[in-house]
Amino acid sequence: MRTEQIADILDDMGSLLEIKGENPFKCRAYHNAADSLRGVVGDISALVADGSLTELPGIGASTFAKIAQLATSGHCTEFEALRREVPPGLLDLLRIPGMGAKRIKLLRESLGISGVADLKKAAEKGAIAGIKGFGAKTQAKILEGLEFLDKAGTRMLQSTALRLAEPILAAASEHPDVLRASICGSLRRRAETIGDLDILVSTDHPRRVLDDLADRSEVVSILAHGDTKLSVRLSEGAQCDIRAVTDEQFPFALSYFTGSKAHNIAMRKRAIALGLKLSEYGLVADDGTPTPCRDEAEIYKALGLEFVPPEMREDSGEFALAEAGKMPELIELKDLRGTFHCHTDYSDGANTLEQMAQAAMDRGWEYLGIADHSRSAAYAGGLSVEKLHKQWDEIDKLNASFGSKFRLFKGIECDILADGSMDYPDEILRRFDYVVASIHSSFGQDRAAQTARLIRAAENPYVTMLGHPTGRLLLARPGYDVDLEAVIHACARTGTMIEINASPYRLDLDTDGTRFARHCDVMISINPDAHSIAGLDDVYYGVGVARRAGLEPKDVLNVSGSKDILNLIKRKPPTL
DNA sequence: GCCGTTTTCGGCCCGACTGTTTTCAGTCG
Repeated sequence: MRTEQIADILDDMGSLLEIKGENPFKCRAYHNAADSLRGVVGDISALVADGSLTELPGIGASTFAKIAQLATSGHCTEFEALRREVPPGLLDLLRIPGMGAKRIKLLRESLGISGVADLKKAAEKGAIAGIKGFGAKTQAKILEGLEFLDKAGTRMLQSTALRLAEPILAAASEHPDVLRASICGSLRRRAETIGDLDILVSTDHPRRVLDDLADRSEVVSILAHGDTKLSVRLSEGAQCDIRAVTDEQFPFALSYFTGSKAHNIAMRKRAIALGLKLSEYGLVADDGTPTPCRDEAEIYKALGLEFVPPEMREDSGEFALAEAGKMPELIELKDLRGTFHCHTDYSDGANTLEQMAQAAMDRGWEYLGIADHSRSAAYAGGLSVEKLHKQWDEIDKLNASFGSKFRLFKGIECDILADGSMDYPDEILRRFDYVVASIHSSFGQDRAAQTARLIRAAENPYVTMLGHPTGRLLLARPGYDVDLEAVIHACARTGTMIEINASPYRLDLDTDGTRFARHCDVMISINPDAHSIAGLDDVYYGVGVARRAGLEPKDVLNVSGSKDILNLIKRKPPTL
């Protein structure tokens, strides 16, 4: 069983125990163990085999036994017993805003509710309002929450979150009473998908600011409105939490509301170990003496740490680095000098070669790699050999006109066919400056076949890099079943690079895959998969993934300038 | 259930907001 599945089961066990009414700290321990497990890069079977998994924080002998059973046999005796005891359908109720374990327990005991369908019936009948501790408002909220879950789903793409948050942030920043304003939460950490939006402001007049923001036209409904916290629903179902603090508190609140939760807990524990208390309002010694900090960096400094960039705040190894003064100098958007996976109107892109080149120059780039679809991708206007020649001629002409200031590279997004062979013969492939190899068909092959298929592609001497290596579409489609680590090992062995496909719909490689690729010394290319001029800017999201994975400029292909880049993309060593 | 630089027992992050109470429990982040 895969690590992620095991972590999910541990989370479910913790939640089922909560609903059962177990000691909350015992329940918490299951969630802690799940979080800890998710921090492991790659396969855990070796860590299970030699027992070293118990060295992870939060995993003791008892949890280890359960993980070991799950990892080796795929089932867990205690989990199965627990599911017989507590209806697993109750777990779905946790996703309803305002519903926690205690209320679910009460609903089960008083009305025999065992899942979403029961709850809906009871709420519609008006039976919820009669239970002690519940009332008419809670019942209405439950119905509203059920409806929301039904139509909205729970998470949104980072690009959606930015689009929704930016006008609110702008309004907050421009408000005359606001001193500082920032996005916080998972959007600031640049997580792959976003649950809700968090915005923090500092002001001496919190009520006035929150009242004004609550009145904005983007706000569809108000969920909570206090003196320092406003929680609203925006269009498209997104929830936005806005908090107001004083300017002295701002850095502490910024740190706190950026999270992650695991990172915050580790920060607080660290403060406690130093005889300090860290909260969203300040850093205070036991005798009440505050340690003022003007920004987040000063908070980290006060705790004996190097500044941790928001993207790395997941309690997945950043504290060891920050403590040792070895935080990576993370790659930044401005480090990119060009990019490699871009479509034009030769296949399914919206813009011409010349327009794309001009757009790249407008962004200060020195080169742009064109990679239209190959001939098998008929649905996307894949290029026949004849059309390839036409495109190459046009690129030659454009390059001649650019002189030394800019260069278009002749590439292709070449389909990896079902058997792992390429969509053009070698005599065509060799004529490209570089080749991005991607899967666009036969998604249903089993794990072994899909893995072998990608490895064969990596072994092709003309394949420069793999494109969107898992094929996933965020919130829409899981990737195909593939042993990504085996593929990354094959890339390391053959000198094949891998792209972070930076489209906000893909982010593929993901953070864990990128971290593993770096661990294996596989060069990463941050590619927008742009189908238009605007799509070029999606490299922003790819840089986010790279930063979350701890990548420095030296780990990324397209930080190299036009002088070196051709050698890098053509240098693939002969395969073994 | 996990954990230990005063601990192998007794803690485990903590404050805001809501709805239901009549002083507070539950949820959330």
